[in-house]
Amino acid sequence: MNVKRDLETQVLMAARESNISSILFRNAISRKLGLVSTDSECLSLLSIKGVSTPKDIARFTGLTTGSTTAMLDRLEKAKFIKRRPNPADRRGVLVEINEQWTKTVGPLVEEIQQAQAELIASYSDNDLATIADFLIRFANNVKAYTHRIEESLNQPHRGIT
Amino acid sequence: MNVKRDLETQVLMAARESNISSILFRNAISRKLGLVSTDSECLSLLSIKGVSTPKDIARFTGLTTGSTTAMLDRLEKAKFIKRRPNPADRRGVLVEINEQWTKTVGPLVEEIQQAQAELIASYSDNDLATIADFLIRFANNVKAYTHRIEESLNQPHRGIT
DNA sequence: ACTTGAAAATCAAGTATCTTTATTATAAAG
DNA sequence: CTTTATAATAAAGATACTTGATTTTCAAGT
Repeated sequence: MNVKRDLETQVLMAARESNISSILFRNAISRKLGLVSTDSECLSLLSIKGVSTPKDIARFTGLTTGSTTAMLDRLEKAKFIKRRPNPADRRGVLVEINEQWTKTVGPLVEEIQQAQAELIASYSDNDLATIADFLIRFANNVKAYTHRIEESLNQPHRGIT
Repeated sequence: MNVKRDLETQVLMAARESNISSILFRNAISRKLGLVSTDSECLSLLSIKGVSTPKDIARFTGLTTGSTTAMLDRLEKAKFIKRRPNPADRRGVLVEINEQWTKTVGPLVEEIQQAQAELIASYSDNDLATIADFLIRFANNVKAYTHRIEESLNQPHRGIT
């Protein structure tokens, strides 16, 4: 029973470590490219989703819509993203990654992507299924509780400044 | 062979999803407490390491030492951290979490921590060992490549502004 | 001991980012 | 066809960040 609890603690710690190391990696890339952290969060989102809207980007980065506009102006000027009208809603725009971003960030991430692919390939099918299952459940928990916190955001705490 | 590649892709995607959902969670907490994202990165680090130095905090958050000083001033004024002299080096200070932070953030995270603990407890010992192993290796890869990028930070790209 | 060069934290000035509030245009509902 | 809500933007003000200089201390070398 103690062995079991040790294992549980190890998984918790490992999940934290993994999370922290991802933050450090993102920060390193950001400094390298002269981006602020919200910039790279935005670009991460777009890299995965392909296309998004300023509204969703604002939610993801935690920015107000005002600063999201400013951020998208920056990134568009740097040719990292493109804005185009949303055919389904003339109020809105769609934001997508521009080729320039791939060319810029590619050399910085291709090695680690290769390394992670090799790491994953070294596991058995059974193990991979277990790992994927765990990660998805873990993420789903996080999403559920994020939603709760956002819902309770109407009587906000005061800022610290 | 195709099944295997599907599984590999699933793990990659799941890892990304997990990472993204953690960012969203952190941003939600930050907005709730009126913190900027570097503040909560700093507090995360301190929650895990217990005690740290402004130098290490600067590296972790990607801030300059100058803005780290300002950030620590903010957090100290809010009673979320404490500074105390470093007995081993009179130039430096040690930074640690203050009780006030635990009391403030505790209610916001205890439910999800409970949920994650239950999720983890639902796996067999074998599975837990596999998951921990994977997460640690994954994180170690990220750390290694973060280090490389930081090393190459001497001929930096130009900022985008 | 005494210099020298480096390291840790801080400070002050300037710049950039973020929030707030208001505005424009469009959508959806009554 | 008014009313209310939503999406994005703009401008002004507040906040956070960077840069460069300063202070104190450390670690070697002489």
